[in-house]
Amino acid sequence: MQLSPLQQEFVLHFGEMGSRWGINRTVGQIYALLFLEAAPLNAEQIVERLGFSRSNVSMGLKELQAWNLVRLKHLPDDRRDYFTTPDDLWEIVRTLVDERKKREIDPTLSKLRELQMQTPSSPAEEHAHQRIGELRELIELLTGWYGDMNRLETDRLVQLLALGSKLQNLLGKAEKIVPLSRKAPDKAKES
Amino acid sequence: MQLSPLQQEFVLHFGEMGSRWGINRTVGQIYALLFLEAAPLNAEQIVERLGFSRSNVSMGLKELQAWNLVRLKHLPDDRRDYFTTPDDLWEIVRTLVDERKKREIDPTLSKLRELQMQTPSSPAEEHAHQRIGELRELIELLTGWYGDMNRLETDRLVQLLALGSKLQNLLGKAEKIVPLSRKAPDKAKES
DNA sequence: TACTTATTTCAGAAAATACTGAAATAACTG
DNA sequence: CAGTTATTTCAGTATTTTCTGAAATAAGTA
Repeated sequence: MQLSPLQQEFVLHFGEMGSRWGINRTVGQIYALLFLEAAPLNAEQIVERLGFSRSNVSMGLKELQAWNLVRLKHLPDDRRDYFTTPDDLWEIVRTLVDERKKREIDPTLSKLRELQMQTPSSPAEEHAHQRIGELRELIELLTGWYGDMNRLETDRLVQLLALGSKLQNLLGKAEKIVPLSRKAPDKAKES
Repeated sequence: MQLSPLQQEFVLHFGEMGSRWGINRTVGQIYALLFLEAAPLNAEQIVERLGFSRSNVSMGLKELQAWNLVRLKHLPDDRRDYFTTPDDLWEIVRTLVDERKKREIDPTLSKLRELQMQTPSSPAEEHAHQRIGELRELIELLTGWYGDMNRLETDRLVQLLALGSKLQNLLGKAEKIVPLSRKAPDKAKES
């Protein structure tokens, strides 16, 4: 591996981290490398820098393309494929989350809904049914919220995230103008 | 595997899903099983239901304990360990996120900060340095926000999530009372 | 067309991970 | 203490995943 120490450490770290997720080390390292490079790289250059076999790099790039995480570029008078990561980090984050949602959350949600169609036929099944319903609701809440956030422009999103806990206070104030809840405005246990 | 069809499908699905994350199939299935059961189970019961070897179940439970995802219970006059998942799903979600953060995000953040200490010594390193900084900032923003959210009581959190896109409008209104940004002292009128 | 270059596919090798049974440990009981 | 039961450890085996080199495909060029 012929990289500057900075690059090398970064690449190794993300290879390692990647493998804790479903992503394999090779793919993680390739992505980390592309992420740091100013200019697009072709497969051969990745081979040189990371020391994997050509075919391994080819498969890794294919995987990254399937995840929609790299952009394919072409240079004039050069028919090799060059790869980069998007300049905008938020675009990367959005893609990552979108793809994981598509691959993991959505199928799970379908499965849960499907399972909930079955009518429970014993106390044990009754409880399981109940539990599955709770899980489905929670996931629906989260994905619904994510959909809303995803629709925001990045600037707005960042603004909102930066607000963080201050939101609480703000909401309290806003509530005086536009009530948040339709349920009885109880003064129960709130301070 | 001797489970009702409902349980079985659920357990298999989560075994499958688990293995897309770093979690192995066995562990995923054990957790799914415990999640559905009304009462705590001991290791032997898990063996009966899932058909893994006793030692495999032992290791799986150990893993789940390390992730802080199961609760250990004891029945009177029975010295076997019984396991459950928390009744409150939000507790599970919080634990999952906390643990992943601790294992993946926090070390990454340290690494990025450490790498940023190095002074870049070439144009390529300069660019890499820059890129690492951007990534660090983004992660800091997200973890900061997460910390804020995590501090909220579940009721409040759910309320906030359910608001979703409505937040936008609300913020517009709130901004008139408490300016969100210091940079843009626009014509917001103080009430 | 034949030749060159870029990329992909894929069967098998290598490496990593998961799983098991047997033995060890631990924690109680009489 | 010896005996019983619950749990863990661990070396070896089985399974899965990753990686490679060689061959196939694809896409140009002369």
